[in-house]
Amino acid sequence: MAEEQTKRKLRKKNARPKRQKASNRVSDATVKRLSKYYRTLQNALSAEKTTISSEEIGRLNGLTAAQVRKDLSFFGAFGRRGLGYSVVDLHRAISRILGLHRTWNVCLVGAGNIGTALVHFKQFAEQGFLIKCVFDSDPQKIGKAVGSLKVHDFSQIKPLIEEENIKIAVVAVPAFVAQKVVDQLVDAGIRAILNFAPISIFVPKGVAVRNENMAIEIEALSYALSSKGQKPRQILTD
Amino acid sequence: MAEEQTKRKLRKKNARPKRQKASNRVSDATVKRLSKYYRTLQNALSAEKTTISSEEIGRLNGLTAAQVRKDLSFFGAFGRRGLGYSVVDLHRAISRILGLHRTWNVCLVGAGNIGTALVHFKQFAEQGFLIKCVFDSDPQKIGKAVGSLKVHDFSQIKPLIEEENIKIAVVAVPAFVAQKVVDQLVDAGIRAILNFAPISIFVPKGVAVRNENMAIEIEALSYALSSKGQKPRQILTD
DNA sequence: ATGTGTGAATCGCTTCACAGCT
DNA sequence: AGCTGTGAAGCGATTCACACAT
Repeated sequence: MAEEQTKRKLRKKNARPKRQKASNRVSDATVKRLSKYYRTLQNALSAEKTTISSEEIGRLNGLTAAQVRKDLSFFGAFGRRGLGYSVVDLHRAISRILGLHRTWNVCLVGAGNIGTALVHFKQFAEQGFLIKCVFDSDPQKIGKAVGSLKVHDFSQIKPLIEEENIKIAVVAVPAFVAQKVVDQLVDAGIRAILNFAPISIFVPKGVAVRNENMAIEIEALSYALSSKGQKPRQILTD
Repeated sequence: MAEEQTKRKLRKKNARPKRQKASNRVSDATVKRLSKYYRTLQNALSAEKTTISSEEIGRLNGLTAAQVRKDLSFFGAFGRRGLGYSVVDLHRAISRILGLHRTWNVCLVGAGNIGTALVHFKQFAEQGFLIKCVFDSDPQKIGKAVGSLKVHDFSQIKPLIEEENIKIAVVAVPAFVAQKVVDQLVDAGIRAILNFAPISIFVPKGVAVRNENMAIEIEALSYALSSKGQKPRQILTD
């Protein structure tokens, strides 16, 4: 789930008893890999493969076979020893796990540069994520069309997402309004947010957040190039 | 003494996947957080704050103060005990660490829907990542303009990136050609790749890759909504 | 009194290795 | 034989807790 959940960090002075953290939840990393396996299986289906091994799934994704088997084992036993996995069955199983066996209505907040691109982003629709409405608060944009959708006033969010039964929102607004927008989304009934604003957003427990921060990723590349052959931990203080 | 050391490993597994002897490398997670701290400090600068504590940096990013201090400690001692960090100094220090004190020329491969949006994506330019040329292999796109840039034939990649001294490429092409494109980019001298194609790509050691996979992120939201209140690890086996 | 810097303890993810099924 | 499913080991990342600096 989200890395930006609201976190209550209590000062635990004398933690004598070992606190049972109840960490039987599946890790975030596992869920992301499941998405990769899912895509691998889609490709295997297209290639009319009937059977696939954990080794092959791993190789195609740069992972070990053990990792693949362990990930799947959190949800059940889908393979057959000595044979591998049925492509069709595993594909269906993962689609159920990820909730991709159905469609999800989605709304987009922010009809700017990124938002507009996302309306035309085919992969969302292909996996069943259907952008049903677009919101903005700029009067110049409200009423205009983005793709085949009309831009609505953000203040109309509540009735419109109720009407379309929307639980997932894509947020592509400037950083300085992101938290305010998110608060209103949660208040309107949104339960999951894909955040493109380059800032940490906070949501109540029970709401999921994923961040898509392109600036961070390219900065990691800059770091990789800058630190080539250097040892970290050198003194840079001036 | 124990005799077990002479035991032979008959099981010599062919461990093909990444054998990265991690050692004293700074973790990826640390680098990504550094980017967040950097943005936090930019905001603090705008707000004309002079000093900031690890507690505040952490709170603004949903992290513990200890995490912030530990991350920074990999690179040096930037703070002053009892006082916190100088906003200006820490900002400059992190920009040096991440390589953001300079500009980077970047090329974009794939003038489709996403690629076009990225040309107009302000955050890249603001952090010094300048898209200098755009490539595609579709004859219908070559020669046309994307923003203020002309789309070049991908086969011209080598001379053009040499001329502009480009080491970073943004790849926004369909999955089925992504690996081929990446191979040619590496061959042409690219050392860092931001990959938007929804597939794992493989590069030689010494080349950095970051993946930006929006479908994976939204699928994680679908999972979060689907698995609400359910226990994973339910018994499906007999 | 305040808040950093950092070993030590802890947590949790990944990999190993093998039992067990086909 | 071939390959999965899974406890246990291994190990990297996070958190704790406190000495130390201002």
